[in-house]
Amino acid sequence: MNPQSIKVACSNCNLRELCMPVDLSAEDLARIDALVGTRKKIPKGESLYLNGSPFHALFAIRTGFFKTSVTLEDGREQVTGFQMAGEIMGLDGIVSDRHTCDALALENAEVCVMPFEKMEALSREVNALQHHVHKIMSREIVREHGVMMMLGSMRAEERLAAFLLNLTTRLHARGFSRSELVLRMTREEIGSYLGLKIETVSRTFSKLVDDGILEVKQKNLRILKPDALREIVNAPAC
Amino acid sequence: MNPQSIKVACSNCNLRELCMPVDLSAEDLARIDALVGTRKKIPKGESLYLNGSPFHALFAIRTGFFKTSVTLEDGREQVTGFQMAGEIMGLDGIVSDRHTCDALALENAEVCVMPFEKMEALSREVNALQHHVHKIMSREIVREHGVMMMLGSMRAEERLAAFLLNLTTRLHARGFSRSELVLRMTREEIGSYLGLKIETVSRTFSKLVDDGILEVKQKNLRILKPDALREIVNAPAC
DNA sequence: TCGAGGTTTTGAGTTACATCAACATTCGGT
DNA sequence: ACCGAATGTTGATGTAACTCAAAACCTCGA
Repeated sequence: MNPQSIKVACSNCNLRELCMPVDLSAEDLARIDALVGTRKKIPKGESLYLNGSPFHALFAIRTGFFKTSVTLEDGREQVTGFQMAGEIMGLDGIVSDRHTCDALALENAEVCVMPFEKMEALSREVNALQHHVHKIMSREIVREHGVMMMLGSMRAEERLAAFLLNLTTRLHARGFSRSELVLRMTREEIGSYLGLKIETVSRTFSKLVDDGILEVKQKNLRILKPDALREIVNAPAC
Repeated sequence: MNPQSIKVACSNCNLRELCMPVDLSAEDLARIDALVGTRKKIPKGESLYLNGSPFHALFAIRTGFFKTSVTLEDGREQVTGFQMAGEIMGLDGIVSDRHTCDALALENAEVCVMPFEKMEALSREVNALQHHVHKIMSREIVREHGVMMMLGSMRAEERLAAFLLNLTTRLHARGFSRSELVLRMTREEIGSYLGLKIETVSRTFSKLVDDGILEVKQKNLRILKPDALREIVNAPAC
């Protein structure tokens, strides 16, 4: 067993508890190691998949940061999500055997390629994996409900606050600070995700800075008053 | 075998091709009949499930019409979807074993209750069912991408046009007219779904009527120029 | 049949966000 | 290290959608 092969196994991956079921027997764990056929590196700015490209696998992010987006015929782009280490991408492709959105690396990234046929086969034998796949998809559905709430019912400041809280929560689950973060996406991409124009995003950041809630230095953010952010999210217009 | 039990079987259900895989062997079809434990009637105005209630089953709509919605602490409601015969509800509950949205019947309805444990067990044995479940969840994710696009990037008239086209497409797949439909939801519920206030929904309807695209008599709609609706959706601001 | 409550429409005025524009800053390639 | 392009900020102005208000209309139970 060479060092290379050690590194590829889920059983040795520090992200395992994020993308795989936690309650696996040693035996099942060994079988799940076989899921990840290959690893793939995606340089910053390149795509993991594009709308229309054939679906054959799900991807678990090992390192890096992605955005997914759908595009209207006239070119309007809607960012549908940002994905980070331990999260699963590609679920949109299952229904039609083609991907229906674009997935772009916002920084150099590496993903584990999990051929979906293999996943389905193994799911039939490892109940925990089967249920895990269902939960991952359900979680994505619930996440999108939250986005719909944000886009349909919240004002700009609420949307940005919700976005920042969501980011820090996910980063904290990965061992990062709860209060400091580095944005991997541009203001424009944030705006697209939040249904706002870049100027509004910029102004809303500035307002949060003025209110002493946030420190902004470029893409580096420091949250000074997380509670104030939380208040903004669930306290309405005022 | 009494008439009642004939009626309960998926194998005899005229909605089967909507909620079940199509390429089943006779044997598999028989096994899938066992999925639907019970039927449940939900009178208009009552809930199929509520946010926080325990998840134990998915529901296939036999008759009737539902809305699903999430609610913010301050009472703001966001309608996340409208569901009709042949569609599957309850996917949001899988991830946490609790439902995370409300499902309300907009008219008297009847659903097939499919205990999720049974579904998982049978999915392990019937590959077509397994893949079907995955496709249903993937389809919901993709649908929500479309809603995000609508809420984040479209103007009021585009949103309403997209909404009407989506409704008629789904109704047509169920054998209804492509041009005439009866709305099951209020203007307010449409507004919530589209991220618009009721007055804006009403005004936008009126504009489509003025433009000769639509006839509106209460909740009865007749689409006079479906192509004009399609143009509105993918032609931008103008 | 009536009337009370809910729903929808329309008008007038307001506002949150978009647009347009100018400038500042950062990034990436040579 | 430099320079052009991309990205971000801020101000002035515009507008689509919101809010408030009133009236029309429908529903349904007594």
